[in-house]
Amino acid sequence: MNPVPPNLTNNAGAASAGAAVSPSAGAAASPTFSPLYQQIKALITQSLQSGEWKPGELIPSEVELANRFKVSQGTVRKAIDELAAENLVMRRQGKGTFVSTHHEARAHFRFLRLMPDEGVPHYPESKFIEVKRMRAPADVARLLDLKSGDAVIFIKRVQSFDGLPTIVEELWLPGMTFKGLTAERLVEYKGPMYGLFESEFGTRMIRAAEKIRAVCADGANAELLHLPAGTPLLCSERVSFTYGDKPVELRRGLYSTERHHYQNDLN
Amino acid sequence: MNPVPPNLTNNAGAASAGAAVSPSAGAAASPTFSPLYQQIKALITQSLQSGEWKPGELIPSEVELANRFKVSQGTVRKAIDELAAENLVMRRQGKGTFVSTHHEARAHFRFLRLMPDEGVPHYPESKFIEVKRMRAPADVARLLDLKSGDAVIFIKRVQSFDGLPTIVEELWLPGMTFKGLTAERLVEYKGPMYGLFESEFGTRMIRAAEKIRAVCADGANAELLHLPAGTPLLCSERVSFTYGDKPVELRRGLYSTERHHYQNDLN
DNA sequence: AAGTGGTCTAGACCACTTT
DNA sequence: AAGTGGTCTAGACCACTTC
Repeated sequence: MNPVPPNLTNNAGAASAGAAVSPSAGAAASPTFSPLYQQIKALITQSLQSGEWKPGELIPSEVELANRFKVSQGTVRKAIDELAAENLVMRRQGKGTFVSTHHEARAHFRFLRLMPDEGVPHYPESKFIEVKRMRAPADVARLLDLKSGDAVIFIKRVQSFDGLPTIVEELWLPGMTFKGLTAERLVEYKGPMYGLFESEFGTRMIRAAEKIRAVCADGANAELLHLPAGTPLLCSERVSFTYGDKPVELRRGLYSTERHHYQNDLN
Repeated sequence: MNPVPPNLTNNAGAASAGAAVSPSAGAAASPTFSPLYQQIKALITQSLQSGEWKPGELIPSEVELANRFKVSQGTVRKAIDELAAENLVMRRQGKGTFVSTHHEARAHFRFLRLMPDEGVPHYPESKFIEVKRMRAPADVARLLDLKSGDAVIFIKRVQSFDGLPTIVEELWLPGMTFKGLTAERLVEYKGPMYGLFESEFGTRMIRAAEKIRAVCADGANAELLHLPAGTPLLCSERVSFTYGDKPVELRRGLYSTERHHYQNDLN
């Protein structure tokens, strides 16, 4: 009955033979067929990725999006439901739907799983040991989907809880994505690095894959952590991804588990 | 218009002043108010917990459940959607909705996060070192929500991948819940222990909380893992829960990360 | 052909927030 | 009072599976 959606294909109720496929003359390859709400979800994700709606901001209401895309509110709702489940947006009754941001206490412990054995969790302080530009070694390039020798930014820092050094980690970031990132900017910035990345470089981390091993502290790292050489440490290698499953950070960390533990919930 | 649901309260559309609260004479305390689909979800969960529908079995169709509870199919659907998201049931288009089970390759790696550095993951072989009844030490009792001195079953085993011993772990199980569990039964059973628990004892693990540290292997454990004493190991403490967030297993494991790593995805 | 879950719509009322 | 997300209903058609 309604004017057919612009570039979308409906796969249910009212419409059926009406819109469907129709590989219009010379058009691009067929959209591989997917539910309407997935197509809507993809469109919304594009707007998030492009920065049309920035972290912390309000996105258009369900009714407005439904009108814009010429679908029912229920279809928009299902798309947003999934985005909320993936932590890309946050719904607040009566107010609207907001783009998620790392500038929130709530988000801080989504990627930091090291918890104090006693007391309430809080965010550590950073001390930067080294910040420099370099060419990506082969292993780093592979994990960041770069070519060996591409420019990367290297960061080494120590993080402390209550003044006790607990984490020493090294980071590699694609030079292209984080052009202009300086040691000064890192030092003066308060709060999680992901907040800085999202605000200053328009790159939001949405997912990470972590591999954990046990190692013994070598002399240099033991000194940084104020521990005897040989102390057992958690060794984490983490690759973080932004929209489109694009890897944009490699982080290798050593965690002291003298007063902390790595917490994980299996659901 | 319809006969008001039996013990449920509707919080939307058609009904409103009709059914609502009405603290009928002398009835139990008010149900604290929650959405209809959450009430349906709770009822379905009860049936799962009580064993009315057993793991692997088909549950009634959405239409049948809607008729039974006198609600719309959409409301049942939303309840089941959440149960599926929590891995309590599995939906299969055209066939129906099934109770989840640990007797599936798919479920095996939900709780076992130790992955080979190279090659495809597969399930380890178990060698049981010790199985006995004992009284719960204070720390075990606390984690399992028992009283100190309550009967527990203690299990110690070594797990090997490709013949290489990789995991040594100790388990404590509430004696009441696992009455009749014997070493013989454990040894002859092939497949994940959680499959045995679910089939023979009607206790299904649905969630677990894990804490991980790094330690150095002591003499005894090093020998069991065929490693030199002092080798760094991952040390995991895991409490598993069944329906109603009731803790029913404590597991303390040491993982060799010579050829494996603990894998975790942060979403 | 019948039954199941999956998608989509249209419309209603509710709880919450802001104006 | 108006707007937003949250809940609920009723009905339609689709894709898949089984009979």
